[in-house]
Amino acid sequence: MFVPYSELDVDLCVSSGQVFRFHKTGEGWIGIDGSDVVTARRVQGGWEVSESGRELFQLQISLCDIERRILERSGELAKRLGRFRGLRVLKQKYAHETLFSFLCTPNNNLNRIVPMVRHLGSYGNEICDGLYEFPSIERIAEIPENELRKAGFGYRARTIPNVARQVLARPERWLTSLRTMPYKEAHSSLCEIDGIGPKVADCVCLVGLWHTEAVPVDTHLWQAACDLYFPEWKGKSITQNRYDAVGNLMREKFGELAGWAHQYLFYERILDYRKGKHVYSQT
DNA sequence: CCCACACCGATT
DNA sequence: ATCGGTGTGG
Repeated sequence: MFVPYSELDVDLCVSSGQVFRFHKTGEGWIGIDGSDVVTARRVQGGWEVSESGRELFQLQISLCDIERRILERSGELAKRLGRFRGLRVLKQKYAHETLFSFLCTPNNNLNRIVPMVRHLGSYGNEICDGLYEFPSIERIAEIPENELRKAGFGYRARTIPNVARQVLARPERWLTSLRTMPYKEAHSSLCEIDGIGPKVADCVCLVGLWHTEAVPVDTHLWQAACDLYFPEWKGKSITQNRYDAVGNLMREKFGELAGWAHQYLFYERILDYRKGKHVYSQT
């Protein structure tokens, strides 16, 4: 299906830290959602996206409409909406892929996260050349710690299979059942698992459980929030209370679109961060 | 309730 | 020393 640039920027979507297993091709991107191959290629005026990408990119939702609703609630994001037009919240089919992907992210950077998530993916069925369906929770639970350590997972080599075992100890379909309960309940249920903190839980809520009001507060969003809303907290650390305050304020301002709104603030910081590092390394 | 620290490992 | 957190301890 054809989607105009004003509605979709695949480059932004797949490099915004929501998914980690998309590969650049000559004309666009290829990746997996659930058991489906998703492709996107640049065409005149926009993107040609495979039918399988409709759900991942939420193409049935009008981005124009989302932008309008965000601006109606609060105008301060206007310039970011323009700067990052086409950025969308993604909606992954396998909640466990979202969960175990984001368990690779704490205290980490994209240069390590991407190979780590790809490594996890390689335990799944190969769908087509070099593209793997994400492995089952059962499969992840039985990966030996030293195997992941050898692959550079560090201490996450222990926590990842450990989280898998804790999920398996819960009722069948526990993780996906969190999709149909209120955001707050889903979030606190996730946090009960040893190894899942509030930040990872919010990432899973947003991308894997489709709770659009989830606001993951990492150091980048934290800084953006301090600049915009909590100047008195600049330079301070993120405590449990401040974490909640940021998310709650975003939800107060943007309602069920808080997760979408957060994405623009987050991406802006990430860009500045990457740019800063680049400039620094050139000097 | 807030802060300090360890944890892996790549980069500064 | 710093980092796209989390768990533990004071």
